[in-house]
Amino acid sequence: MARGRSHWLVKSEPDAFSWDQQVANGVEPWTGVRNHMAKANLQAMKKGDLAFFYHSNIGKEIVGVVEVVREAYPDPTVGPDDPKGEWVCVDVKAVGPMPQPVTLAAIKADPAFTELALVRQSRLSVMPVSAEHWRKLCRMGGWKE
DNA sequence: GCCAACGTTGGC
DNA sequence: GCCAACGTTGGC
Repeated sequence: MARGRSHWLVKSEPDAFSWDQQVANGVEPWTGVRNHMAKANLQAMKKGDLAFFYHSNIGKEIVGVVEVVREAYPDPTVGPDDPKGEWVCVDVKAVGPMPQPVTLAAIKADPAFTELALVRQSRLSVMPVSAEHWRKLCRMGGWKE
Protein backbone atom coordinates (compact mmCIF):
# COMPACT_ATOMS: atom_id res chain seq x y z
CA MET A 1 0.00 0.00 0.00
CA ALA A 2 1.26 3.47 -0.87
CA ARG A 3 2.56 5.55 2.01
CA GLY A 4 -0.05 7.13 4.20
CA ARG A 5 -2.91 6.35 1.88
CA SER A 6 -6.24 6.07 3.66
CA HIS A 7 -9.27 3.99 2.85
CA TRP A 8 -12.94 4.83 3.12
CA LEU A 9 -16.44 3.62 2.53
CA VAL A 10 -19.16 5.79 1.04
CA LYS A 11 -22.85 4.92 0.95
CA SER A 12 -25.47 5.69 -1.59
CA GLU A 13 -29.03 4.55 -2.06
CA PRO A 14 -29.05 3.15 -5.58
CA ASP A 15 -32.45 4.80 -6.11
CA ALA A 16 -30.77 8.16 -5.65
CA PHE A 17 -27.35 7.47 -7.14
CA SER A 18 -26.13 4.04 -8.14
CA TRP A 19 -22.82 2.44 -8.99
CA ASP A 20 -23.97 2.18 -12.62
CA GLN A 21 -24.39 5.94 -12.71
CA GLN A 22 -20.98 6.41 -11.13
CA VAL A 23 -19.44 4.23 -13.84
CA ALA A 24 -21.35 6.04 -16.58
CA ASN A 25 -20.28 9.43 -15.29
CA GLY A 26 -16.69 8.49 -14.52
CA VAL A 27 -15.89 11.38 -12.19
CA GLU A 28 -18.71 12.50 -9.95
CA PRO A 29 -18.99 15.05 -7.12
CA TRP A 30 -19.95 13.30 -3.89
CA THR A 31 -22.49 15.83 -2.63
CA GLY A 32 -25.36 15.97 -0.18
CA VAL A 33 -23.53 14.95 3.00
CA ARG A 34 -25.29 16.74 5.87
CA ASN A 35 -23.75 15.14 8.91
CA HIS A 36 -20.81 16.55 10.81
CA MET A 37 -18.98 13.30 11.36
CA ALA A 38 -19.32 12.39 7.70
CA LYS A 39 -18.18 15.89 6.77
CA ALA A 40 -15.05 15.51 8.90
CA ASN A 41 -14.33 12.27 7.05
CA LEU A 42 -14.75 13.97 3.67
CA GLN A 43 -12.30 16.64 4.76
CA ALA A 44 -9.75 14.02 5.76
CA MET A 45 -9.77 12.42 2.30
CA LYS A 46 -6.65 12.86 0.19
CA LYS A 47 -6.25 12.71 -3.55
CA GLY A 48 -5.46 9.10 -4.47
CA ASP A 49 -7.34 7.60 -1.51
CA LEU A 50 -9.62 4.69 -2.38
CA ALA A 51 -13.14 4.09 -1.12
CA PHE A 52 -15.64 1.28 -1.28
CA PHE A 53 -18.92 2.20 -2.94
CA TYR A 54 -21.76 0.71 -0.89
CA HIS A 55 -25.42 0.39 -1.86
CA SER A 56 -27.66 1.06 1.14
CA ASN A 57 -31.28 -0.05 1.41
CA ILE A 58 -31.31 -1.91 -1.89
CA GLY A 59 -28.58 -4.49 -2.28
CA LYS A 60 -26.81 -3.66 0.98
CA GLU A 61 -23.47 -4.59 -0.47
CA ILE A 62 -20.14 -3.17 -1.54
CA VAL A 63 -20.37 -2.98 -5.31
CA GLY A 64 -17.27 -1.12 -6.42
CA VAL A 65 -14.19 0.96 -5.70
CA VAL A 66 -13.75 4.67 -6.32
CA GLU A 67 -10.72 6.95 -6.08
CA VAL A 68 -10.67 10.46 -4.64
CA VAL A 69 -9.61 12.77 -7.46
CA ARG A 70 -10.41 16.12 -5.85
CA GLU A 71 -10.18 16.92 -2.15
CA ALA A 72 -12.92 18.62 -0.11
CA TYR A 73 -14.43 21.81 -1.51
CA PRO A 74 -17.73 23.63 -0.78
CA ASP A 75 -20.77 21.53 -1.69
CA PRO A 76 -22.61 23.41 -4.43
CA THR A 77 -25.89 21.65 -3.61
CA VAL A 78 -26.44 23.48 -0.30
CA GLY A 79 -29.77 25.24 0.09
CA PRO A 80 -30.08 29.03 -0.15
CA ASP A 81 -30.34 29.29 3.64
CA ASP A 82 -27.12 27.40 4.32
CA PRO A 83 -23.99 29.48 4.74
CA LYS A 84 -21.60 28.90 1.86
CA GLY A 85 -18.86 26.48 2.83
CA GLU A 86 -20.94 24.93 5.61
CA TRP A 87 -20.91 21.55 3.87
CA VAL A 88 -18.32 20.01 1.59
CA CYS A 89 -18.01 17.40 -1.12
CA VAL A 90 -15.18 15.59 -2.92
CA ASP A 91 -14.90 14.29 -6.47
CA VAL A 92 -14.58 10.55 -6.90
CA LYS A 93 -13.79 8.45 -9.96
CA ALA A 94 -14.96 4.91 -10.62
CA VAL A 95 -12.01 2.51 -10.51
CA GLY A 96 -13.85 -0.75 -11.02
CA PRO A 97 -16.60 -3.07 -9.84
CA MET A 98 -16.18 -5.65 -7.11
CA PRO A 99 -15.87 -8.97 -8.95
CA GLN A 100 -18.01 -10.41 -6.17
CA PRO A 101 -20.06 -7.82 -4.21
CA VAL A 102 -19.55 -8.06 -0.46
CA THR A 103 -22.90 -8.10 1.31
CA LEU A 104 -23.67 -6.55 4.67
CA ALA A 105 -24.84 -9.99 5.80
CA ALA A 106 -21.41 -11.46 5.02
CA ILE A 107 -19.71 -8.59 6.84
CA LYS A 108 -21.92 -8.95 9.90
CA ALA A 109 -21.38 -12.70 9.94
CA ASP A 110 -17.64 -12.19 10.38
CA PRO A 111 -16.52 -11.25 13.90
CA ALA A 112 -13.49 -9.47 12.43
CA PHE A 113 -15.80 -6.62 11.43
CA THR A 114 -17.48 -5.82 14.74
CA GLU A 115 -15.42 -2.63 14.90
CA LEU A 116 -16.25 -1.57 11.36
CA ALA A 117 -18.23 1.69 11.31
CA LEU A 118 -20.64 0.21 8.78
CA VAL A 119 -21.71 -2.23 11.50
CA ARG A 120 -21.36 0.03 14.53
CA GLN A 121 -22.88 3.24 13.15
CA SER A 122 -25.35 2.17 10.55
CA ARG A 123 -26.44 5.74 9.76
CA LEU A 124 -23.01 7.17 9.01
CA SER A 125 -22.66 7.68 5.26
CA VAL A 126 -18.93 8.40 4.93
CA MET A 127 -16.56 6.43 7.12
CA PRO A 128 -12.92 5.37 7.41
CA VAL A 129 -11.89 1.75 6.81
CA SER A 130 -8.76 0.43 8.51
CA ALA A 131 -5.99 -1.09 6.41
CA GLU A 132 -6.76 -4.51 7.86
CA HIS A 133 -10.46 -4.27 7.11
CA TRP A 134 -9.74 -2.92 3.65
CA ARG A 135 -7.47 -5.83 2.82
CA LYS A 136 -9.93 -8.39 4.10
CA LEU A 137 -12.90 -6.85 2.29
CA CYS A 138 -10.89 -6.75 -0.93
CA ARG A 139 -10.09 -10.42 -0.52
CA MET A 140 -13.76 -11.26 0.10
CA GLY A 141 -14.81 -9.33 -3.00
CA GLY A 142 -12.13 -10.75 -5.26
CA TRP A 143 -10.63 -7.29 -5.72
CA LYS A 144 -7.01 -7.26 -6.87
CA GLU A 145 -5.26 -4.32 -5.25
C1' DG B 1 -44.25 -1.55 6.65
C1' DC B 2 -42.06 -1.35 10.98
C1' DC B 3 -38.83 0.04 14.15
C1' DA B 4 -34.23 1.24 16.28
C1' DA B 5 -30.67 4.58 16.24
C1' DC B 6 -29.61 9.04 16.28
C1' DG B 7 -29.43 13.93 14.96
C1' DT B 8 -32.09 18.27 15.31
C1' DT B 9 -35.48 21.41 17.06
C1' DG B 10 -38.09 23.93 20.26
C1' DG B 11 -40.45 24.66 24.72
C1' DC B 12 -39.45 25.50 29.27
C1' DG C 1 -29.07 23.72 29.50
C1' DC C 2 -32.35 19.89 29.65
C1' DC C 3 -35.30 16.92 27.45
C1' DA C 4 -39.39 15.54 24.80
C1' DA C 5 -40.99 15.55 20.15
C1' DC C 6 -40.01 14.91 15.67
C1' DG C 7 -37.62 13.73 11.23
C1' DT C 8 -34.39 10.83 8.73
C1' DT C 9 -31.65 6.84 7.78
C1' DG C 10 -31.29 2.28 6.94
C1' DG C 11 -31.73 -2.63 8.41
C1' DC C 12 -35.02 -6.20 8.84
